[in-house]
Amino acid sequence: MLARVSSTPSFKRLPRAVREQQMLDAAVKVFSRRGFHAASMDEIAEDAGISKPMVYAYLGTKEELFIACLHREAARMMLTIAGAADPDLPADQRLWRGLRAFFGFVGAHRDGWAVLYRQARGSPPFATELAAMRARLVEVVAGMFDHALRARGREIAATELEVVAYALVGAGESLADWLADHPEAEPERTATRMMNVAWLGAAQLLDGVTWRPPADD
Amino acid sequence: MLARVSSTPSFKRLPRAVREQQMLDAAVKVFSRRGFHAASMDEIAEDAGISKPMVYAYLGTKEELFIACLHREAARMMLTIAGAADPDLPADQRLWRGLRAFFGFVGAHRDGWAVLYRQARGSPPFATELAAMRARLVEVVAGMFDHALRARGREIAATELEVVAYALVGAGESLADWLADHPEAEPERTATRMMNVAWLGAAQLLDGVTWRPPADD
Amino acid sequence: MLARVSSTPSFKRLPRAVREQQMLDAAVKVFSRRGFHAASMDEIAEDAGISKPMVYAYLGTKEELFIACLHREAARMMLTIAGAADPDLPADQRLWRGLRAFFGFVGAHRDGWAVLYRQARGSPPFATELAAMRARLVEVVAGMFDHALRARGREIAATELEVVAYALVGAGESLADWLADHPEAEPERTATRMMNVAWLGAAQLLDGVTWRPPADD
Amino acid sequence: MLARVSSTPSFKRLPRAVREQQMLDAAVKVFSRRGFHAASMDEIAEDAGISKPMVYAYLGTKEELFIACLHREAARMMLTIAGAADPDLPADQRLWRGLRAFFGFVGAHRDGWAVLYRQARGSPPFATELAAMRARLVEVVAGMFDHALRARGREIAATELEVVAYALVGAGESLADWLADHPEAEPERTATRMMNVAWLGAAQLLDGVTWRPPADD
DNA sequence: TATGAATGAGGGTTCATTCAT
DNA sequence: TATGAATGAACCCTCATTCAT
Repeated sequence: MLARVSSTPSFKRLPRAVREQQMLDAAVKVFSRRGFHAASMDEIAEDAGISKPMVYAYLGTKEELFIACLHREAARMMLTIAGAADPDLPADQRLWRGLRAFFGFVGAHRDGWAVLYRQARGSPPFATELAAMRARLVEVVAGMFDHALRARGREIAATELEVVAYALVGAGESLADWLADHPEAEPERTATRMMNVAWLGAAQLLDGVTWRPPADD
Repeated sequence: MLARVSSTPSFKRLPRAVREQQMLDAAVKVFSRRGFHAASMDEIAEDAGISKPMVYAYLGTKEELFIACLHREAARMMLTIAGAADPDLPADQRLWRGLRAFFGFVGAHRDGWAVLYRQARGSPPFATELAAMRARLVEVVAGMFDHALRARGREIAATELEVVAYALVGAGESLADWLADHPEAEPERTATRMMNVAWLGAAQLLDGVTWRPPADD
Repeated sequence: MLARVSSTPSFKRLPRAVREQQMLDAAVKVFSRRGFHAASMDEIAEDAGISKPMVYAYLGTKEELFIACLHREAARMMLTIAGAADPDLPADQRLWRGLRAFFGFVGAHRDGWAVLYRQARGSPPFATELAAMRARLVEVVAGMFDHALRARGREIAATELEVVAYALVGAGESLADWLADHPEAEPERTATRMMNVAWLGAAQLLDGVTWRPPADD
Repeated sequence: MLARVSSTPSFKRLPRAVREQQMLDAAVKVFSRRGFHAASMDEIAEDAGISKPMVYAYLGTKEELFIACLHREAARMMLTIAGAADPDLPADQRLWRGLRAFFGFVGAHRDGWAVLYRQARGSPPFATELAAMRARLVEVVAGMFDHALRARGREIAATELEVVAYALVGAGESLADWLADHPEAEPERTATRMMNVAWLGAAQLLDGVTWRPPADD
């Protein structure tokens, strides 16, 4: 009889919560490596060290699984950012801390970022999910501006504010992409660069300086 | 299930160039509506009013077809932007015209934009293609800055410049997305908003003003 | 996807016989609602308020479970019918009582009937089971006729008798189906109708009247 | 080089209509042999001498395929029966011809009958389809009765008529099942037997004879 | 007794892609 | 040029069934 020399101690039965995290880890990894459609549930399951039916049992459909990834990564990110902001600091300090936390997160979770902000953008079912998350970010940024403006006795229409915030968030995402693609780049320096783009203009806006299109054009 | 309907009375035998444009039109439409993977060659062929083998004969693989779309749309966009910039104008005027052209293009080709900048981001095979195109844009923006800096006898390290340009391009893309999603928004106003974000800060940078992280942090 | 809800506070440790009946109740319900294949052991277990392994421990395989349902329902039905017939009554009275009992049973156990006579018919493994049960019914009906015929000094070949009985049973099943689908219908009236179909012809046959195909045809 | 001695002349590309019939033939065969769920699209495709995607392309989903079978078989059957009935004949002659045609059809298409009247009964999605077809049959039978009654200056309530017809149809189906299971049985004799069950009672009903439940019961 | 955890196996469905006409 | 016919290859998903506790 062939002796079965098993080196691995035969994986035990783990409680649901643990397995779910393992699955999400694997899913984020595979989704980010292959893209949503090219990723196969087989690969995810294998990578999680579990059989496919378990994935379905715990996290549902491939689409639902992807959304679960989205949510987990987004929640983590928002938590990181929220933890860094101190409402009592002056506006630029708050922005700086927020950005540092943001880029720090992206640098530490390049996979998660890829899932979150690259894959989700394309396909209709996720675009809305992503839009919702980005909206939260936009709101935070817009809120910061509004706060700073009021502190200076100034005010800007809500839509206007939102659009500016939208642009800044976009700039941030873009740099985050850049960061995710440059493994050697330091998150903190990236944050500084972003401040140079965002704050210098913002400070002007806060002081009431605006740019207007040339009249004759 | 294939419906057994007789197709349109047939405008047969068009010259190749025309057919190819029809196909690309259809492809852009379908890709933008469904996303790359959810789009089926069947739907594209049908929408182009042509049979599937023709699509393969003229434009090749689904992937190649998508890339063909990318190229056509990118070329159109670059052409539009390039046509708007006059190298003799002052920096802010050039930026303003470029942005106006850019948002005008996006407003007029929302489908194309969606294919170009949303779908392509996710899946590895296209990400590189897209990156190349964006690099060209970044280069243009960075070039503008460099030009303006030199005119003022100043200089910034190339990487630094690139990163800032990257951020601005990101902000622009973000607003373009916003524009693509708000059919009622006016491209020109969006361009103005973008100027307020980009130029006010940029002008500072051009004047040598920089933001630095607090020392004690 | 498995919902993570805590189940009912648990009426644990019931004696086996009780549990088995609960399971059979649930099984009959689910089988009749979904059909054999569409029914899942999960749903049955949940509906019985018990975990799946218990179902397997007590009633075995899905197929065995279905057969157990068949048997229980058939036994109940035969018991009901047998309890209604009094061998000393004249033939039409016996038939009438039997039918009344039969339709009464169907009306009271529409689920069970559905399992018994609708699901089982289709799939090979159960068709034989069902055939056996129906054979018992046919035999009873044929027996009644034979008895009545002999009482009149007449006789019919066994096969002939069986076929006629078979037809009558089919008519009964058909009306039972009709009854199962019309919740407002009264079992007793259905039985009367069945008598009008069955007995009027039967009485003729008992009296030696037969129908013959036209010679020239 | 191995010569490829192919005896079959390599199946040609057949027009859609032909292939569809081949597929339906195969489907009816497999469905009747295995039952709906146990039947696999693979087996059907193979049996039809074609690849699976063609089945999907032409006839759609497994469910749709089954329904297509139902419809084809039902249409054939109704055509056969309708072709046999001559409205000018007396009632019993019409019934006789109809039944002979019916049992003849079942005898000649045992597979089709099995699909039609056995499989469909169980699962919800098909039960309705089947019910509709059976309703047409019931209507025909009821119509015949109504016609004969009016010819005798008599009348019965529509529901009453329908229920009786329902029972007769059930009896017919039951004998058809019996016939399908007894390969050696002759359809014509079965039809004669059915007449003995159906007509003798029916004739009584037509003459106004009815059975009533005993008053004291 | 009772159950959460786990899986092998298989089926339906879709799609990009290519012949043969 | 143009297309209907045809397919190989995957992939998602489900389910009956069994351990290990």
